[in-house]
Amino acid sequence: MKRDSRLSGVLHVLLHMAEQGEPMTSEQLAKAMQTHPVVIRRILGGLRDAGFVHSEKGHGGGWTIAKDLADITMRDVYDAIGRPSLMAMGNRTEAPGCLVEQAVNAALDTGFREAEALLLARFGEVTLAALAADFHARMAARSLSPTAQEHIHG
Amino acid sequence: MKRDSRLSGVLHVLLHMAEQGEPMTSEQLAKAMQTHPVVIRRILGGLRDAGFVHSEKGHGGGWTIAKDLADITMRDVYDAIGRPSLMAMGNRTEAPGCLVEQAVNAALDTGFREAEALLLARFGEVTLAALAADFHARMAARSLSPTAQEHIHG
DNA sequence: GTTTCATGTAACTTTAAATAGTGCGTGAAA
DNA sequence: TTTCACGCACTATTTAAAGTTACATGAAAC
Repeated sequence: MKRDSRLSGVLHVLLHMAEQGEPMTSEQLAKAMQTHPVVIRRILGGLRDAGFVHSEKGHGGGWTIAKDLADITMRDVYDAIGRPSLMAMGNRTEAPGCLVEQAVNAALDTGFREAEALLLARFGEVTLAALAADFHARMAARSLSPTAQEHIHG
Repeated sequence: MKRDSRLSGVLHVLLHMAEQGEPMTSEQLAKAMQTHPVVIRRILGGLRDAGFVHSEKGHGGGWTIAKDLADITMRDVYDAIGRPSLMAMGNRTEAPGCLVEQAVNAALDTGFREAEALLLARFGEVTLAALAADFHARMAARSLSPTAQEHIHG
């Protein structure tokens, strides 16, 4: 399957915005993420509607964080991008008439629901502030290391 | 993403084989699952290599279960088909140089690993015998119901 | 006010992975 | 020796994500 990387991508973008402090354009963010500006606008669209980011048109415009990083969890972000399916596997047929398949689906669904619930709970425990703190810790570790590199993207 | 239904499919096939008692050809199984015989051979190939089913060529040939249903778990079946990825979401980039992305990936991976572990543990708890029992319970329930239908596949 | 910059959005195209299908080879039973 | 059924390599189709193009809207600069 082709794995969905929108959540990973949007978290990445949000942290870069937070680091910057001032408005960043879709083009700047796209360059940082090695993707297309329209892709950025698309994935940030849901975040804007949810009130997590703000966008401004025209000169000096761009994207800014609209909330404190400590008040945004990965779960919030996941919800804002439309709750894409988390499980790579599904049932062959939904609502099958075959009783064998119903039994199989029931067993699989039970496991999938539990795993999803666990994952969402974990997402709810991690704020963007925590991610930013982790990033800063990595920065500090890298600058201390003898093989420290100057660039942030590579 | 296109969700993988091989596990669902192979479990379905195995239970039908178990119900039948005698060898079933790929064509019969394909008809029951509304798919192509080659697809059946493909998904059963791993199960044969793992020793869970046996295949016989020529007249009277076909597929049979090679172990007691109580000795095969959904986890076994999952392993036998090659442990396809369970999570629909992944990281934008593996081994990124960007420290922001490293922080994001680390947080996401932690959640994914926990969810996968839970799911696999649940799979390990469910035997094919349990699935067959569930199927028989559904059969009984249907035959008692006023809107009982004769067909098994629909 | 008009030019420039930047987002908003609706298409369309490309790409990756699952699934479906074809053809031919092999081996066993009738 | 014919028929049946699996084994396997290869190709085709399908689906959803990701990338791209095109154009409209609105705000700041001049």
